[in-house]
Amino acid sequence: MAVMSISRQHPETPAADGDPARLDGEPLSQVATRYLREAILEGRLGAGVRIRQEAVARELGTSRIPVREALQQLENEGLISLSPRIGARVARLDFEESAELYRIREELEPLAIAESATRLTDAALGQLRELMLQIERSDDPALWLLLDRRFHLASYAAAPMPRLLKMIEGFWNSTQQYRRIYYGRVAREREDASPQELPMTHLDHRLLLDALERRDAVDAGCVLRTHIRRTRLALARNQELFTQ
Amino acid sequence: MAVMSISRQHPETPAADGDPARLDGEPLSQVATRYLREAILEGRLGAGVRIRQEAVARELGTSRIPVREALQQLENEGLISLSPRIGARVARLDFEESAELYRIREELEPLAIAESATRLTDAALGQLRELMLQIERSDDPALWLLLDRRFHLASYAAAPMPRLLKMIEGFWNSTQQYRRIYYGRVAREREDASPQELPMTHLDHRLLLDALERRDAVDAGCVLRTHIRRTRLALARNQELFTQ
DNA sequence: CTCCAATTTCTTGTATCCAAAACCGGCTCT
DNA sequence: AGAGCCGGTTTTGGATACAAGAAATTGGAG
Repeated sequence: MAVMSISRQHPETPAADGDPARLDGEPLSQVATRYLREAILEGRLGAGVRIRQEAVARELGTSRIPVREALQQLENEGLISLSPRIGARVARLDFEESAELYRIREELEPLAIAESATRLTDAALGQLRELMLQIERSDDPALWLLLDRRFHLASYAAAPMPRLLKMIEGFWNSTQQYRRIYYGRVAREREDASPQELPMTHLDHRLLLDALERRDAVDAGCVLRTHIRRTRLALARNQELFTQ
Repeated sequence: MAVMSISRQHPETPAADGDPARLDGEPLSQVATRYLREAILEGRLGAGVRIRQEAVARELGTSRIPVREALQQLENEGLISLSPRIGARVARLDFEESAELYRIREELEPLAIAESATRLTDAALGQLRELMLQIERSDDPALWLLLDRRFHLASYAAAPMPRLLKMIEGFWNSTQQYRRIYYGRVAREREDASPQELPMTHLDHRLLLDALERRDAVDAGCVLRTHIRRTRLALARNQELFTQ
């Protein structure tokens, strides 16, 4: 209790912390949201971990109010699960929920890429190609994860459907932790056991980029749908990822 | 300012208000969320209307804190738009945003009904048929709106995809105000001008129910996709709904 | 009369404080 | 010995208080 007094931090606290980038007059709740979201996406907060309001507030040097709003925001994004009077935990997807997300993505991402395909600038296509090559070269699973995400999201970015793009980003965020685990394992096994998983993905990327460079919306949609479905089925073959 | 002291309500306030159903230990923020959501869906709060935290708090006899959480929740649902330091307004969709929602629905609702079609019980089918007949008989646009919504959501309900169903309900909520305006006008014009709009919808419903009774997932999906697309195109022909 | 600006008012964002529910430990009773 | 109960502790939900930013209004100048 006496410790409480330590937490008394005044608003102007410019305290040397590199935590979040707090720009101009941005509400602290948004700072807290970004802070927690990044912690979850980077895996610093693993699935199921409890998040205490006061602990986060202390880390950020704020009161619990902005933290509470951040938690609610993240619950809406599907990154944490929040039970009244119990508390917040990093969301843990079971296999069915995960499969459902992939099934939804299978419908929405082809739409996004189809709408994007005809609108991508040559510059954007160049960046996509560059990203694809980097992905093929990368062998660090964390880097791979980051680049793959960037590649796909960039391929949708020209679609004039902001709400759709937000939803898709949310899906990627929700499943990020599992992709991390999965590709971490794939990378570990690559030398000996399953050498076809990643190359298959690389092939899909090439087909996708080819369709995009031809501005072929239909083809891009089909390739992407297959790509996502393949991933979903791979997930089904690795259900033990969820049983932990 | 002196008035402020009046608003001083203690937590136990059993004040006689029928506002929201506040059950057991439910957080007030959820009560506030339901309260505002209903107000918006029923049209008591029209598009663009500003929502003041303190006003809502006073109506509910709470502080602003639960109201703020409700506002954030409703923003995630797309029912209000919330700008930092400015305030909250009931969301106003322009034509493009609305078309985007319909385009997304065109992908997701066929999925939902396909997954639902093979799982609907005979009892559920009976209720659907009853709903359909009520819809055809109803001439009050408000009732029509309610029943149509119930019919479609009920047709998806058997799909084992809770997240998808929540998203779909959110889309219906987001566009509810515009449907209200649109069908209100259609009803007014029915006697003289455009007598084909509603019967077309009734026909779609019959085709849909037929497919469902045959448990034909593919057919149901196709019919539904066409139904939604038709609605989207009707929307495009009535863009002036948004220019107000 | 209109337009700009300074002040006033209002509203939001956040800190602090309080009550009550959930958790945790030991204790008792069977 | 194990299960249930009871008190202290922790943690959340909510209220109130206050500071800072936006909006509104009034006063003045052109």
